[in-house]
Amino acid sequence: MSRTWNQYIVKQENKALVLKTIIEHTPISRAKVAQVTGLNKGTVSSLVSELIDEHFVMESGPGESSGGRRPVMLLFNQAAGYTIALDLGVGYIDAALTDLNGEIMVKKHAKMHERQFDTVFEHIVSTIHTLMKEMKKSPYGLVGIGMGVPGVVNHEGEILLAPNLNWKNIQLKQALNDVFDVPVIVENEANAAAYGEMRFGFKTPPKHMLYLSVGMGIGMGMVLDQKLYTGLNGFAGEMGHITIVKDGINCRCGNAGCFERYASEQALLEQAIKRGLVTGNEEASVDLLIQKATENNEAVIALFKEIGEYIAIGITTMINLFNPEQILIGNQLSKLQPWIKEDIQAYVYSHAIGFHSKKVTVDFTSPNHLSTIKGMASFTIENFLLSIKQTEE
Amino acid sequence: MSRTWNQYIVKQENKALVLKTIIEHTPISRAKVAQVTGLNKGTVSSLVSELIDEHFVMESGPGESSGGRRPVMLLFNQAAGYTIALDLGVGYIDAALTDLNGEIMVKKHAKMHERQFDTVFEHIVSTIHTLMKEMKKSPYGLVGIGMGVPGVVNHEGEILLAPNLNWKNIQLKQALNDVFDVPVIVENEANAAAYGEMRFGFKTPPKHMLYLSVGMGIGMGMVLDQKLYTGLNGFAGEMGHITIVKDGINCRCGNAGCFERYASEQALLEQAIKRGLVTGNEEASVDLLIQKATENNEAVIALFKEIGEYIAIGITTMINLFNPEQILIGNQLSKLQPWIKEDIQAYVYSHAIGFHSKKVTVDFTSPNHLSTIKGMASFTIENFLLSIKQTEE
DNA sequence: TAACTTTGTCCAACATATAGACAAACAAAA
DNA sequence: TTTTGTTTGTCTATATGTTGGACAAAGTTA
Repeated sequence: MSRTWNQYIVKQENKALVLKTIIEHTPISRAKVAQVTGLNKGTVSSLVSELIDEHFVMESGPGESSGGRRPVMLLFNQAAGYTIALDLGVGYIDAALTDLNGEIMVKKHAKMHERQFDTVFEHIVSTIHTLMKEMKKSPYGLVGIGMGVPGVVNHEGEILLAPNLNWKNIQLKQALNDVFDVPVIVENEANAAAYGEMRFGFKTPPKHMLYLSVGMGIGMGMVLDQKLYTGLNGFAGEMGHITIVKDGINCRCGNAGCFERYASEQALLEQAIKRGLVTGNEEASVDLLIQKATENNEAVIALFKEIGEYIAIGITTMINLFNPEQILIGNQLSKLQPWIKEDIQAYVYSHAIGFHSKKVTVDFTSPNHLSTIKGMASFTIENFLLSIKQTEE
Repeated sequence: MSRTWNQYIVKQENKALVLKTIIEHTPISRAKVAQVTGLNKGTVSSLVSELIDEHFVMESGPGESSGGRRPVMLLFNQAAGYTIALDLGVGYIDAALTDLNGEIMVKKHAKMHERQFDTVFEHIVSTIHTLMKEMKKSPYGLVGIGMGVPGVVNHEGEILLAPNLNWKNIQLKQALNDVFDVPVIVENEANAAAYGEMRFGFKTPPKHMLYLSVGMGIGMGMVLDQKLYTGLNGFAGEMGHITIVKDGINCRCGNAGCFERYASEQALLEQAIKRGLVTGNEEASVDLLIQKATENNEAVIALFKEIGEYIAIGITTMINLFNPEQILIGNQLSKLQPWIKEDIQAYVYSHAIGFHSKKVTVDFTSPNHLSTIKGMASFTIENFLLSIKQTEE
């Protein structure tokens, strides 16, 4: 049975439209909402009063008059509920309690070198419990938990493979749902970051955006038409394993010449060691190399530029395939920005097909942007608002 | 002003749903439509009677009884209007008159070695006029013209670059609109073929499908969520110019190591000549080489397999990036299928990330499938039905 | 102070989907 | 044949929700 259209649906859609308008323009008057949406004033009034009853909207005293009766300003009640979003990284766990606007209320950061799933899971659960205690009384309470992970996640929230954690076939969503009775969303870290940046990183969100996560491995999050694209099973964006050098270096994936064998954090560190840029008693790390580069270590800077060129090749491929509006480079290697940004932009400019006619921007975003956290919060919030709409039908 | 929802919209949407159901299930009774859509029988009755008034639907005598009153069968009136779809190839022009179901009524094929735009355009116009004369009297007449071209087309129907025709910045849509007073759609050939195959090539259309057009150049049509994806400006799918061999053969695009320098018809012919597989008085062509391969010419077969391996690398990239349900290889080099299909499938199977968990099928489609024509017809028909809906609002 | 503006509510009019009754047309069992 | 039950499609009453306009309240401006 397909979706039919009747009065109930019309009402739910209009109500969602009104709420969306209030969220985007908060604070705003009923009259303005009617003007912006094109709905009749009366319709807006009645829908708003329902939204107030449901605690999604609040009235906040009178606003400025524009030559007539002063408007009653409406606010989105971002405190009507909370989400908990987590970013499970390699070596750390970030977590945050957010309101319904995705604004971070409380933040937690923990180093985590243990990789055994049971141990990590225990830590996750206790972190969530801690954050839950920080919630103030609210009409809807915790509306969802979102979790970004560095691995391949299917549409059922199962982690099929997380090479850098050494995890395989972990039913993470199921495990969390066994403990917490709220909707749980598990998504790939790059996908979440892509969405988070699209939603919160721009004045006007780009139509098509690609986020290249260059960490230990390389992943790509694709936001096409402002919606996350994940492919048939959820595995889209395996950018790290496209071939850019035929018959190149072998990759553990079974392929050879994979992008991430040349452009990732791992590739960077391997090369640094191989070239003797790290002395015996130093531990190879991005930060260490950056320090050396800052001290004008020519060899390190040259290595950065080499890695940068490979990244540029990947970016060019992305542009040629997707004709996006925006490309964002994130995760660890975005820290190399000062040494590679100009070169990458120059390379892309001269190598992408018909670049001049395209209006693509290539930028960097820093790891402390919390893109993944924000993206996961967005997913849970949108999922919650959608579920409200549907249960009312 | 955003889109609001009211009774008019509800009615138009439901009417569209009823029409879609009739098109997909033709012949079908009103009762069945109600059952399939979930709409009330009365609602279906009144909408159907409007559709009949508008000549989109016809009644065709009584159907088989299933133990009660015999149903009145409804047919989609595919003869309510016509479209003309063209496939502008390198060296030929295909054209067809189709009904509103996209079924081809009249077909024209013409060799065309002249590349001067004015000459080609004249030929196009006269072909369209010829086909228009074949139309029978119908309520809506010609509802649109669709044209697939081997080049980069923007959203305004302008051909920015068609290297194999040596065209640049041609306002094709505008030129056609100056002559014909119907909606004109111009689209890249691979995009059209992708859509055409998705719509007509499967029992159940795949959710995400990629069509790799391997001709003189290489283009990719992307149908994601059963909708054509063309990127910000319409330039998405420039698969021919992604780098698969770093510092490889130079390409006229300014890049080096481009996919189409290794896997296209052009690459094939160049190599054949270079290796002396074509004698002085023969003209190098795909068909000639196929003939030699059929005669068990080992060197030619080896060349085919080499080209096949490069194609496989490209396909693997596509799978890793998009996690599609279906991949289709089309255009000239699909003729190499007998020599390369198995190798490609084996390569993809062993090189694509987590292949086993993915349900992707890699197939070939022959050039005489008229995929491009059918895709362009689909575009014009859908555009027409949409415009009807909107003008009624 | 009077006249005009803006805001938000209320109410009648209208459009359209739904449920259910009903008649027509048929098949199968008695 | 007759009867019974089923399926189809139409019709009517009802419910719902939007629209447009009237109107009061609360401002501003001349």
